[in-house]
Amino acid sequence: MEMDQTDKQLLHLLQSDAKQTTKELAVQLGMSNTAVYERVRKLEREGIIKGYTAIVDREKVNRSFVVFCNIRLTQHTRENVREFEEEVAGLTEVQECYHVSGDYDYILKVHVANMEDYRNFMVTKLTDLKHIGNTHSIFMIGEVKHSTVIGIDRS
Amino acid sequence: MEMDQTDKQLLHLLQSDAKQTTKELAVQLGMSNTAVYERVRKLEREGIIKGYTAIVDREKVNRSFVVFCNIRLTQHTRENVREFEEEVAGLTEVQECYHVSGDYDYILKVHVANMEDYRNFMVTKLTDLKHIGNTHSIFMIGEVKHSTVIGIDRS
DNA sequence: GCTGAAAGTAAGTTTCG
DNA sequence: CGAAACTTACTTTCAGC
Repeated sequence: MEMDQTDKQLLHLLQSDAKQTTKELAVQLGMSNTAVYERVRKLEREGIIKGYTAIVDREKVNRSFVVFCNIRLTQHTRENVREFEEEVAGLTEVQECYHVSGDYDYILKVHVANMEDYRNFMVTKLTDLKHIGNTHSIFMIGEVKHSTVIGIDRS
Repeated sequence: MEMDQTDKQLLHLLQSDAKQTTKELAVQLGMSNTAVYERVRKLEREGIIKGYTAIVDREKVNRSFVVFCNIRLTQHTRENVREFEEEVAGLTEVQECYHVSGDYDYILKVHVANMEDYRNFMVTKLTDLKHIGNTHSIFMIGEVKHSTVIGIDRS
C-alpha cells in the first residue's frame, strides 16, 4: 500500500494516543473530519493498524520484575523448534519471545512480581519445556525507554 | 490501590481490544454499564491504565528488521550514565532501552528497515554517543510471541 | 480524495430506586 | 450497585466538487 506523509503523521498520532476523536485528529492534520475518518478506516482495513490496546502500568499491577531469559535448545530439529515455540507462547509470564542469532537461540522477556516468582517460573514452568539446553538470565535494573510509537519517517 | 478480580478481567479485556464499548465490556463481565464505566474511569484516574495506543504492523511500515544491541559503557560515572541515557532516549530507531545486569550495561531494541539501515544507525548515530565502550548485536530471526497483554492473575 | 451537512449512535451525566 | 432518562458529542453516510 502507498502511504503518504499524512498517513504517517496519522499513525504517529494514533500510536501516541488512540483515544483521540476523529475531530481532534482532523484539527491536528488540518483536514476535514471525513477525510481523516476514511484514512483511519483504510489503515485498519489494510491491517497497518492491527488493533488498539490499553497501556497498563507494570509497577502498579505488580509486574515490574523483568528478566531477559536467553535459551539454547539441545537439538534444533524442526519438530523440537515447533514444540518449544508452541509451549513458550502459552506461558503468561512470557511477554515476548524472539528467535535470535548468536550464542543463544531464543530471548524471552519475562514479567513477574519479584525474584521469588521468577525462581518459581524457572523451576516449575521453564524447565518443564522440552528440548531446553542452557539458559542465561539477564535482569532489568531500570527502564530507560519503552516507546509505544514506531518511528515512521522516510518510508 | 485495591484491585479485585473484576478489575483484572477488565484490564485484560481492554488490553486485548481497547476499542470495545462500555456496553460490550459490561456484557462480558456480567455487570451494568455504569459499574463498568466507573471502574474504567478509576483505572485511568489511578494511572493503572496509562493510555491507549494503536498497534501498528511493523512489516507493513517497513520496520521489521529488529536488533538487540548490547552496550557497555567505558566508565560508569553518574554523569556518563545520565548523558548516555538521555541521548539514547532521543533516537527514534531505539524502541526500547533497558539498564541490565550481566556482561553489558544496556540492551537496546532497535527497529529499522534492513541491514543497511542498521549499519547506518550504528555508524552515524550509535558511535556518536559519548561513553560507549563495547557493543554486541543480536539479530532477530523470528518473532515467536509479542503480547500486548500483561498477565494479571493472582495480585 | 476532499468537504460540509444531516442522520444515526454512543458516551457521559444525573437522578432515582 | 443498578436502571432509566437526558444531554452532549462523536461516528458514519451521502450528495456534490
